[in-house]
Amino acid sequence: MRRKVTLKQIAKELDISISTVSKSLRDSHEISEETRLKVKAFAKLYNYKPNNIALSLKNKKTKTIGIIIPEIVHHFFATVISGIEHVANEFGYNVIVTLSDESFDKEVINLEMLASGSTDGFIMSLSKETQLKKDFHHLEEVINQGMPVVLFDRVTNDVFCDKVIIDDQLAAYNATEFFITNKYKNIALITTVDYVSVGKLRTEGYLKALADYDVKLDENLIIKVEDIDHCQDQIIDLITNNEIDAVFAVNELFAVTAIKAINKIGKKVPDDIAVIGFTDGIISQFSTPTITTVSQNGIKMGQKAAKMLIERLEKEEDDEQYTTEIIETELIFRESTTT
Amino acid sequence: MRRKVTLKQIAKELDISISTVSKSLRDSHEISEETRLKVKAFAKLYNYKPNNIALSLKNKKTKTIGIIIPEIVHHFFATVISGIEHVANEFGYNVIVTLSDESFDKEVINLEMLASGSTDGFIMSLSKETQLKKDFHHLEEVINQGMPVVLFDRVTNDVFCDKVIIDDQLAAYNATEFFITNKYKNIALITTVDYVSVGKLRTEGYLKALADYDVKLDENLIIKVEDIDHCQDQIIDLITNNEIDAVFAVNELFAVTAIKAINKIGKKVPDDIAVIGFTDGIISQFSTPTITTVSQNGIKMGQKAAKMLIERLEKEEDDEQYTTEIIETELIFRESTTT
DNA sequence: TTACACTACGAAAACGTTTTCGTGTTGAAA
DNA sequence: TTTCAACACGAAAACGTTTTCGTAGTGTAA
Repeated sequence: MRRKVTLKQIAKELDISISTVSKSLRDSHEISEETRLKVKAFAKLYNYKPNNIALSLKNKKTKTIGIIIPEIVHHFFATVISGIEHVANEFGYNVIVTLSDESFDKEVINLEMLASGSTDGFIMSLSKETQLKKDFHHLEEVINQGMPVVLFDRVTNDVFCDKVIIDDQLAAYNATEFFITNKYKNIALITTVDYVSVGKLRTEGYLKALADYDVKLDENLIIKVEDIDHCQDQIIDLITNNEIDAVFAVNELFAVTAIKAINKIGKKVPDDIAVIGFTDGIISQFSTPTITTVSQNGIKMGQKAAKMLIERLEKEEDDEQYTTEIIETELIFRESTTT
Repeated sequence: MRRKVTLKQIAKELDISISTVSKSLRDSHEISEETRLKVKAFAKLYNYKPNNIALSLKNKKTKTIGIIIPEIVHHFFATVISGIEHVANEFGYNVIVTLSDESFDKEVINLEMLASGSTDGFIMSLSKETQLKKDFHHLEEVINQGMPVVLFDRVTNDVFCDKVIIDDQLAAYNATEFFITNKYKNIALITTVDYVSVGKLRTEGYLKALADYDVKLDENLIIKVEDIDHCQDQIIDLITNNEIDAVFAVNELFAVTAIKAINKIGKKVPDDIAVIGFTDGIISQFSTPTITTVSQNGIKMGQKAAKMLIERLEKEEDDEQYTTEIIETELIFRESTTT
């Protein structure tokens, strides 16, 4: 087993000082060509690579980005990570990924863990529990210590930092508007409980569209799902007990569940009931029928978040001007709607 | 902005030595209770946390696991990461995730990058290109340097290290056997090109089942997809030009594409043609009809891989006994087959 | 008084770098 | 011969820890 070689070992072997070795490898003009070449040849032979940890300690930079997200087995979050990783890689950064599992405590623990020197900054999406508690001391703490944070998707106005979001309200508005202008009048909404920030915003967009177009609001057509694993009964209820011709769901899962429920009661999508979902993920693309959806470009969100973070990291002066980037969404038309 | 506090600063502030501060915080009996309490109170007040980088340098352990996978926007890989992360977290480790994008070069670069001190070991699944080239020098190099590596799913016999796999051949055998024993005789196989190790093994399982049950092999019923993005035409060809009553696909995407193709030519799943896929992902669960599939428990694979790696990391003596763990699979019956 | 064992602390090395500064040697100019 | 610059290199500090070892000061037993 050939352990990693260090400057010290090279120095000893060649009977020169550590400084000379270091300078040679960094092509310092202080060193004679003869020595330089000798050192470089030796280093190459033994496959010398500087130790990242030592460099981090010296430079006070880890070239590492911490990602904290609620879960990873989720197409949207996976795409965001992918976007982050590629940009990070391009700029010579690595990413450490930790999961909060929607738990406030885990979010705090992971944040503090990584904040103790492991990363230069963070890209995060808040856990449900954090959004419910509205407790952001952990974030303020790290930001206060000078570590940049970029929030994406599930963000909060209570923390001052860079953010990357989509205009959830507008996107929902547009989807609802599409229904209304295409003569759908009984539009159901399947959304989440209000403390999930994006769910709330999408609900608002739906309501605003109804109001703007003078469509009467029927509270019975709105269901707020608490437990995603048991949304099925609620959705079947909604569809069987109401006269609806369109469904707007705030995520893919709700959309596909609605479609299956509609099929089950013998109606057809899109002929009897049209459906629009949210998040252009695997389900929307491969469901039968394929689902018209609001595309929420996770790759782009990740890329943007990474760029914002790295830019801040590499900038000398820390200005206090935080920006909120809005990634555009678009309606992707598929088989679950007709025009 | 309140920067992170160090031992040195605490020492200076309390006018004692760094050693005394360190020992106090670690409850050394060498230090008087008075001093100890004073230091601890001060440290708590200033929220002192030891710097991970400094610890890593000193201990020559980073408590970090490197993950290198072909892609992350893929349900299976996401579940594996999830499994790894949870076990890692439990044992106080963090995970750095890098993507090879199926490229040999990126795999090498990422591996070398992380091997320079950033991680204590690796959990990897080989890129397609690596499998095609059969060049594993980069792996041998890091293993030779004493860094443990655990390969999962896409592995190779040419590298000696711990591995976590499913019995791809057996799983495919069982799926094919199910078809045969249920009177399906014209069973198509949609698989990948042979250099993808798991694709090859699954093909072998299919062939073995046919042989064992004396079902005549029809080469026309086997297609090997090269480019996953353009498999559709190939699959439609297969289905229209052959009399088949069952399809075994080596992944979800092929399965759902087959189903859509079958629908397109006016046949029904499962009544006219039954379909079994591989990997129990989102598509299989939410497609219409839902897809009978070989479940490949990614969470469990990730957990097992992480446990194997950590066990090796925490063991003093490095024994050279490598093991290959086989995660059991099972057929999950859904709507795309009848019994 | 002397010897010795504790107690409570500090100095310094070590991990692997980079970088600043100092210095001995050489050669050329005065 | 003297002076000085240029060259080529080494010593040491610094990053933040932990840990080994050394040592003042105190108290106690002989």
